Amino acid sequence: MVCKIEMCDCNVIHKEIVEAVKEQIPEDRRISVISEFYKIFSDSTKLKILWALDISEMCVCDLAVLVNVTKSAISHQLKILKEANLVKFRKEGKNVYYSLSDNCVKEIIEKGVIHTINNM
Amino acid sequence: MVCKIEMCDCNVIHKEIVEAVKEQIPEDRRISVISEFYKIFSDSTKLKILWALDISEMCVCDLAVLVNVTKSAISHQLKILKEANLVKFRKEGKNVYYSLSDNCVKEIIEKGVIHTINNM
DNA sequence: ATTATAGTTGAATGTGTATTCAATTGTCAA
DNA sequence: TTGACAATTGAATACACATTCAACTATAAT
Repeated sequence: MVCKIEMCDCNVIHKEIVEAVKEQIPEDRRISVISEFYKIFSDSTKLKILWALDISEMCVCDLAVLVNVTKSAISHQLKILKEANLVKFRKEGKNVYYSLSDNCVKEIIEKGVIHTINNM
Repeated sequence: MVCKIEMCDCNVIHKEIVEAVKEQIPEDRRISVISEFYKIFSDSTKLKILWALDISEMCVCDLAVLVNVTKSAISHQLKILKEANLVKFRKEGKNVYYSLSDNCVKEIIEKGVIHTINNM
């Protein structure tokens, strides 16, 4: 029997299994949210920034030197980390000091444990 | 004092902190390996494949219908998952049935726990 | 006020990669 | 042996995104 679903170039070999899996698998929206979350940690620069902040609060300039990219690059990445609520910051004079937003982030960095995955 | 490190457009604000972090932060190689690992889960298609296999063994055609992409696309992604040792397969006639390689992968998919991160 | 520096932002660029298409292999059935 | 179909593979394409550059804001010091 030929596949009924568009965009597909094949037959359904095991209709029952596909249907069963379709019912149990998380909805697309949730899978998207989770993959987006993993995406943040899939970039060396972001991961290095997070790991650095796990050790110490740092300003943009410090991070730029540490990671060896421009301040601009760091700033762009910090923006993404901010939007994901992974880092927080405080301003002091001309400097902006960044740090991890909470201990959940520490757990992810140090142990690879994403507790919040059940709420995504 | 101007930054001594190439590629950097800024001064070192807190030399002591940068030096201390540099000592404690994992080496670049390890950060690369970890980010590469996260990268696999940062793609909706791969994540959906893994989640499907967490529910049931499936062949390429089944997965193509489920995810709604070509068999070719699934096959390409399965190759990456194979190389990462996340899935295994068995051949039966014309079909190739894929499944998760072990329970560690189940833990990652279901609970977001990457036990192996300490060995990376 | 003026200068210097920290940080942010938007545009442009280059790279990486997911997907599709077309061609190929391998297996089964007629 | 021929036809049908599952799966793989490589090339081409399109898109996403990390980085840089340049321009700008803001703060501090002289």
